[in-house]
Amino acid sequence: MASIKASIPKGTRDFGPVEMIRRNHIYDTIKSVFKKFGYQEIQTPTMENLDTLTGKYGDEGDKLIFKILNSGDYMLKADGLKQKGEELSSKNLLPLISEKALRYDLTVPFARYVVMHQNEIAFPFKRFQIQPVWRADRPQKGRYREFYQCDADVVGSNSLLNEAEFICIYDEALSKLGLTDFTIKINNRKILTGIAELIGKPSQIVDLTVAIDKLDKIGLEGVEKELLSKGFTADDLQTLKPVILLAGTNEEKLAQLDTILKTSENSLKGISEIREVFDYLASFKLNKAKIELDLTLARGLNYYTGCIFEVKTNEVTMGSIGGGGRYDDLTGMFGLQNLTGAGISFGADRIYDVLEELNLFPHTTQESTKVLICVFGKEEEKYALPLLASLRAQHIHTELYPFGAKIKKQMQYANDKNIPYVIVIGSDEMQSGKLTFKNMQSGTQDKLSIDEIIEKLMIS
RNA sequence: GUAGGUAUAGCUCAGUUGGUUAGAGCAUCAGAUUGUGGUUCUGAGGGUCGUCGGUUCGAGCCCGAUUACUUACCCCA
Repeated sequence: MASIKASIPKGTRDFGPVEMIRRNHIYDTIKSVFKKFGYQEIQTPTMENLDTLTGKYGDEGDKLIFKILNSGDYMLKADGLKQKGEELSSKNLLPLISEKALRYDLTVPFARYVVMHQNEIAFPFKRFQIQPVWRADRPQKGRYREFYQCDADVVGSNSLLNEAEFICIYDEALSKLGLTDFTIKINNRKILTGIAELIGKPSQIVDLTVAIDKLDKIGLEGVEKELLSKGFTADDLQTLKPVILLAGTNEEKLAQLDTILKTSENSLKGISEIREVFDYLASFKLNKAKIELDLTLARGLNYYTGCIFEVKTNEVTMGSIGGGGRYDDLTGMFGLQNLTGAGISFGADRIYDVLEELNLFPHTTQESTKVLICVFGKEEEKYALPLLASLRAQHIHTELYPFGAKIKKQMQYANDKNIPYVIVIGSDEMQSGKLTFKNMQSGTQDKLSIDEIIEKLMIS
């Protein structure tokens, strides 16, 4: 059989033992905070029905959904399409050849889950979920085609206490991971909606948000240029300008908005929601997080309706490492009306890259195995088996190097694997009952009885 | 979808205006050391220079195409 080059699809990665220790460190930290705030874990399937996912992420998002090809001979269906006289476009063909897709995020599958299990769920339902998601994007720095999200969402509670707690969760988890300078940006879609109404273009809310979201990247001029090209007028820009150029403390910004947007009912609602979140937050003590009201924060996903969040680290150059917000009608698409939800997501892979760049992973010389038993022959191997069992019975991570390799090779294995202790058993040891016990770090070794060895390993 | 960059040993990379048999470090294996790793020393294996074509007496190097990877844009975690 001809051999093929070993490779994996671009944007995907293998994770070795060291990486897994680090990744689990991130998951475990975030998970413990989620639990502390009363969130319970669920998982959903890797694939969803394609129609569950389409239409939830905007046009751009839909393009990035990985579709799964149906089994069977789909070419026949293409022929059927042709015979019916319909155009053989990928748009027409797609529903015929694909009805499943890989999940694109965790929020939409969660909404689907809530609808399907609504009779078993006690509301408000607080769930967290840590699973990979897939996007058919072009990979680049900090962007993968397979990556993990760590989501916490609550449905069935419109209290803004949830929003305030999300900020606490971000703060606690990221501080615990060792980040010392990061900003949680907050905004409210209702303010943006209000502005769109104010200038009489409520249907162009998406164009508006996408453009002003880029302010810090392309500057005011760039934003204006983009908006003009989308059909906004110079007058519109005049209305918009004081809002997106807002400066000062969060309190000052809110006070200014009160006057600027006093004619927009929607905007005022959004402003008061943000005030309420800040009021809740006043009772909590944050660790390292900076909270910033940012009117240019928009977020691409178009199901958000209330407060929205985004988290950025100020220590390295990296896209957002988390985001979320409130969505009032995500379950409505699946037939369950009037159920509000809100949630946040941690981008675990980006957080990994940040921690690595800042050298923030705990460098505990994580030893998987504590002691390796080396034997000289078949007899010794047999002699070692009861010892192996009793070490493990004491919960000491122990390996026996199977008979057949030179001692040198066995020692090298212990060294490569960072195993701190080695027991050597040869004919001398079997005769005397005193085994050679070597400390690999110091290089010293003694002849000790089995009980003495166990005792040493237990206390070290 | 748009625009750049890169492709040489398992890995990271040198390779002079285009000139004999393409190099280094790391890794691997063997020996110095037949009961001892990590340090040290000695040696060995490992390459259709991404692929196809062109220019040339001669191409790793120049030109064209192609593929893969990568960075940025769009968008996003």
